[in-house]
Amino acid sequence: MVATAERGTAQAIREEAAKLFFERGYDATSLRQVASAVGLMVGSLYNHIDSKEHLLLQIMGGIIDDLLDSARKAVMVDGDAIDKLESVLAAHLTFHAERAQEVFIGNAELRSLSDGARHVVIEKRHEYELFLQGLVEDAGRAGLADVIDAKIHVYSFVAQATHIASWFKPGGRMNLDEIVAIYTKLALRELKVADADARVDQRG
Amino acid sequence: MVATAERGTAQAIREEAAKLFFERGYDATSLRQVASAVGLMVGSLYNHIDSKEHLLLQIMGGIIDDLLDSARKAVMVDGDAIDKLESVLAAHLTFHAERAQEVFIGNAELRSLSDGARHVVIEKRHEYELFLQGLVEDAGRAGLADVIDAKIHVYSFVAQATHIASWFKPGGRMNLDEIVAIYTKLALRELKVADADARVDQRG
DNA sequence: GTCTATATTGCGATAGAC
DNA sequence: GTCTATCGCAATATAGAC
Repeated sequence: MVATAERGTAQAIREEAAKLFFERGYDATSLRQVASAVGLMVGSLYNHIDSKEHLLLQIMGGIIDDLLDSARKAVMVDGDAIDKLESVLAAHLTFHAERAQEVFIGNAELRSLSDGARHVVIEKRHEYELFLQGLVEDAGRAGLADVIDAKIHVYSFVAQATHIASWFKPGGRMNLDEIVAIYTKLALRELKVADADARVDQRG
Repeated sequence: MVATAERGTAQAIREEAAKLFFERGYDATSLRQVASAVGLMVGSLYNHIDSKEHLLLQIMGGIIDDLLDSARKAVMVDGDAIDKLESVLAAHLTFHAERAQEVFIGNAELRSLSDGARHVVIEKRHEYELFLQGLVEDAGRAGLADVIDAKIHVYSFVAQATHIASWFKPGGRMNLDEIVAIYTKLALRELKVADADARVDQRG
């Protein structure tokens, strides 16, 4: 695809690189392929990027911050601990589906980052997991959820959303709202929340 | 590590390659690193392997067959549809934890295979998923499970086990039996199986 | 079966003309 | 900001001596 004036060459490079990194992986993607997708020669890329790794970092960089922002916004909903958890889970699942390619890259290419950059990303992920864990513990303390192990419940939410990011494409058998509703029910069922299905159906 | 007479050079190459592919990824691992781990020079590897991709194929090749075998053996347990599902889930989770490195490689490096080999692997995964889906549907028809969507329930089981394979290491906070018990409870809870926790605790 | 040496290819990155 | 041309390097894979 050729860069248009609307999105700018640098942005076009990031988007095409994200597509290719998603499809083939970071190491298996050459900058010559990225350049070709944008409609440039290799050398011209370096007018817009510092290096290949920096390009990956740009792509991976914002996504966890965006995820945390989305969760902190979702938790501000009115209601009890389950209402808050439901709201955050819906945001969590929606985010992973809508930004599936970046999420997938963020998980698969952690190994491709140098040590410093990788630890920054891991630290942010941990912060996000602790945020979710707090919501699970709140629900347990309030007597609204039967918590087996808060960390494992969070792992479960993360695993489900990560998996969705690996297969979700718009226009499939179910639309995004249906998928979010089903997985939210699964999450509440895992916590033995009373009337889990009905709560989600009411909310949707 | 140097090859010992006990395991043979070819086997040592596969094991060391699996470790490196797991840690760094297939593309980021050079055959020089593999050779060095085994205690050989690069050229000598070719007395034992055909090519780098064939080495990957050898590593990925057997694992899905082994997984299917494990499931077909587990389903032969006596009992109702939930007993069978429980048994298969326990085998499923145990397998993913015990062979975490190969499982992780099998998922992460699908993209690194050429078209033909990749489709063989994908077809076998689909066969495995259909097997699990049948068990979920059986439990639903028997009135023992409240099935929302059989395919999504299977995706959930796959997602959880795949995630476990990315973090499980022996000697952590929980032992394998505890982890399997918790995740089996989560799975039965997702299906609203009556007395889910008690069933698992009895079984263990 | 191991080694050293090398063929060949493709990579990321740079230089300089336009 | 684009292009062509090229540098320096590391990759997979092979050849041939021991």
